[in-house]
Amino acid sequence: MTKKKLGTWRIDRQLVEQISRHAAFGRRRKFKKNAMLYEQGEVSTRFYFVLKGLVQISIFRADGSEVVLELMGPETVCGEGSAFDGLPRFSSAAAIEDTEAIEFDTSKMTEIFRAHPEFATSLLRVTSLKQRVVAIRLKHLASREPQDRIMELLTRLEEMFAIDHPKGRLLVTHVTHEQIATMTGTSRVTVTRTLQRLREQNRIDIVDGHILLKRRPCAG
Amino acid sequence: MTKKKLGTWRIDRQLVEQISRHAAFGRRRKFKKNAMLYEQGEVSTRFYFVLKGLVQISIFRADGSEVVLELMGPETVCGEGSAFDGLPRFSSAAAIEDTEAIEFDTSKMTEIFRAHPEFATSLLRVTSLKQRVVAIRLKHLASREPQDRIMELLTRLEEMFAIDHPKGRLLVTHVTHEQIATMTGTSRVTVTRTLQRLREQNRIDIVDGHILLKRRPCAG
DNA sequence: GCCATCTCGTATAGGGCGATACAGCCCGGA
DNA sequence: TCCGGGCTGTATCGCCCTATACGAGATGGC
Repeated sequence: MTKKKLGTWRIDRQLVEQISRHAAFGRRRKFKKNAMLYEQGEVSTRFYFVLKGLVQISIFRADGSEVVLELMGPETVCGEGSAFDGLPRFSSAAAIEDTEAIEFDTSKMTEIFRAHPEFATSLLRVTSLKQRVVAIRLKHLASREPQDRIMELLTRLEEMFAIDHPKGRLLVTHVTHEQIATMTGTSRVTVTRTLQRLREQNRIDIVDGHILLKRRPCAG
Repeated sequence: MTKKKLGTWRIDRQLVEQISRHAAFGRRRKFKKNAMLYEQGEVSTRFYFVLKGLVQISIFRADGSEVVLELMGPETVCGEGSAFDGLPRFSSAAAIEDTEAIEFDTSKMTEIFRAHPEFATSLLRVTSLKQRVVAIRLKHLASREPQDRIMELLTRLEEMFAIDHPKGRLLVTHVTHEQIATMTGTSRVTVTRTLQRLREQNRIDIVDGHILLKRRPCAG
């Protein structure tokens, strides 16, 4: 089975089209694998609409440890936060595959909004969706229980990249326990143990090395 | 010393003025103490600019437990997330004091943006600032250590509501250990112990019942 | 002044997580 | 075919957090 790398994000088709329609206000750029789109700490008015590739958004802590916030795939927007509020970037964005994106600049945005107010509405929808996803993550990360944190990640991955399966939904992404650990702030051993426990609770299963989220009893 | 209740949020003066200038596009509303501005799950296109009072934003988990996201005081915006993306509210907002706010409706917003594109830019700045604050909270909540979680909250409160003091910065807000516990996802006992430990580490002090964040050695 | 309530400090017991270590497994390369 | 590296499953141990309980001090209403 393929081990395709996928993002942790997606926005709906209609919104993608609305943004694509205004692509002329930005310029197309290419980033080689491992190149940085932007780095934590710098001040910039630029943001990106990813067309192709994969971008890892992470925050580095004072002690050097890295928290991976998201993996942004095609048809997602990143960097708009610091581009609009004018403060230093709070996260870094690295292309972990060869990537193409449209680069927008907020400095002339107000004038563009005058002629294209629907573009402003679209961007507000994007930032609002991000707010929602992050808030929901907060809800789960507020719990110290590894099980909550891990299930949150799995559910998020399911919404993005799962296919139907007779017993539930199968994650087509391949994630190692190590990766789950760094994304949930727990240890690798705990991830292994927790997945084991979830299997005993009949909430997940492992099929062909991939995680299967079983249909919950309440949902049928 | 007064035990004034204050929010966990503030936006800069310039941005406040820009939003106030467009107050005519909304309508003034009053909420009694304990009234709800909006409730988790409902679909609505309304959002609020708080003028007076205090609003508690929280998410309720499936098991009924509550995660307090923020306390929004005067001159803050809330509810714009779900108002713009059109999906059900992911959080509830309750007035915990008698509150006055301007209620905006996003349904006619695009037309307003055409004549007032700077209003769109202002709103984008607000949502961007929120994204920043939440992302930074995520960075700390990703850690399971209570000390990280609690220091994050204190630092956030400091930025918002601290005054200078010969030994560092004094929080004028009064927060109980219980409140810190629910906002950081730990237990009340752990908060007490952790604050004790921070005092031993000479990072904080208690002055007159208020928390004093000591100047870090690296900063002078 | 008196009592109810809230908050803070502290103690105990129990459990689960982190660190560490090691064995089995799969897979790719020589 | 053999070897090496990455991933997963376990085991042990120590530590710290949670739940629970109780007392002291502050606060506020009557």
